[in-house]
Amino acid sequence: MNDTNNSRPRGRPRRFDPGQGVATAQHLFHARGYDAVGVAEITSALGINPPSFYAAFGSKAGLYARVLERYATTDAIPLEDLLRPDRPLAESLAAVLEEAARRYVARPPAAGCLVLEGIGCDDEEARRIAAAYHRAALDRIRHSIAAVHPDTAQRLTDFVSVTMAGLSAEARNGIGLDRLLETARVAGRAVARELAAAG
Amino acid sequence: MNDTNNSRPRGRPRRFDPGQGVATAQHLFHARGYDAVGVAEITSALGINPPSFYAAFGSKAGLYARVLERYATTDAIPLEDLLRPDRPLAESLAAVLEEAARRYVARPPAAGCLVLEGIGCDDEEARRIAAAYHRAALDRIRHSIAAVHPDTAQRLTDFVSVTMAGLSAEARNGIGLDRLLETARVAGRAVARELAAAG
DNA sequence: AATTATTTGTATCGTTCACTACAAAATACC
DNA sequence: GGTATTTTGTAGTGAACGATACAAATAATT
Repeated sequence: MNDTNNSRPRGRPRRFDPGQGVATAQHLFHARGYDAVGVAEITSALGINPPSFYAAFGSKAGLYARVLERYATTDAIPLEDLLRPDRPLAESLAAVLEEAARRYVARPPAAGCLVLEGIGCDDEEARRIAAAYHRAALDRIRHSIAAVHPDTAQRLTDFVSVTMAGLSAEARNGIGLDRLLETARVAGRAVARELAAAG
Repeated sequence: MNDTNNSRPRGRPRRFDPGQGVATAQHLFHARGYDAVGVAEITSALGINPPSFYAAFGSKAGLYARVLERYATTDAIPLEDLLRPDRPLAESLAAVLEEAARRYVARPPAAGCLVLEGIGCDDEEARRIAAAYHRAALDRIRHSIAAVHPDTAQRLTDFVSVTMAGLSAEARNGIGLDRLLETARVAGRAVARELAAAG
């Protein structure tokens, strides 16, 4: 086991907190996207020099992996809480869509979903990392639907996925919470109707 | 008036067709995005050197403007044809969404909507150009809805806009025509139901 | 033939990109 | 005190970016 050791390590002590660096980088990446934020801007924001950056995070994509890890546990949509098995499915999915609308504009200028926007960036490694989180989230949604309506799980998951991707894009286009929420509710009613029609 | 003159201009003749260059650049931009395609790659694809490129198009963004102009008349969704005033609105909007699904995967690897993807790129000038086409398209859709249901025009336009943005993103994620079409139809039914509910 | 106008190819420009070589600094261990 | 270990700051790497300076080339005009 890792000894939760209070004794300091051997060499020269760090002058910055990598965890805080991940948080700062999260805001930068979320506000402007992976490609648009350079290492120079990050090191400047953290008050460190490039060697400290690479010693701590390995690479820009390595930092991005830690940023997404943090994002998944702090700002991403809490699917486990919203998709309870005892809850009516239509209600759960509507809650997911509304929560997306809220979170995508909750912390301006960090609009949209960090994962969904990361999928489309121009760096291959960053795309792979983001795509893994995307796949996991869709699997989670599809699993919840399939438990009740296995035959329409794929179709409804695709619709929810498209809606969330669209909400993220529109949030980044500056659309406000009220209009995003209206759209999420239209989509939520659509899900309910499809579920009812599927019997 | 411009004389449609057959006589050649004064200086050294061009060795390439700018119109063909716009077409080639359209495929490159559509397949990989504005940011990911460099001027060097374009000039290489056209078999020309940078000075010829800049003499013909002014700048990378200038070429992009001509690309979008071409795209709007050749590959974009023909809103004027689909949103006929004599057609039932629900049918028109469903047709727009289905047509989006089809076109967004019609010419791989040029997936998604060139305009919608351009809006999110990292170049300010290119974003502005793409956003103008986006605004025009949404105005056109909103106008058609408002003619019949002025009070729900904004809400439905937002829903259609989110759906199209999501379809474009998912098309770029590799989702195939069948699943995009299913999603488009779910969204189309949602539009019909909202229109019916609005009386 | 001389002049004017335009495009061409060659060879860059300066900037920004992610990333690193290297030695001094700062700590714990012996 | 001396050594080992780690991080630091300085100063850069090579590559890619969008965009150009410049003169030779090629045409119409005079």
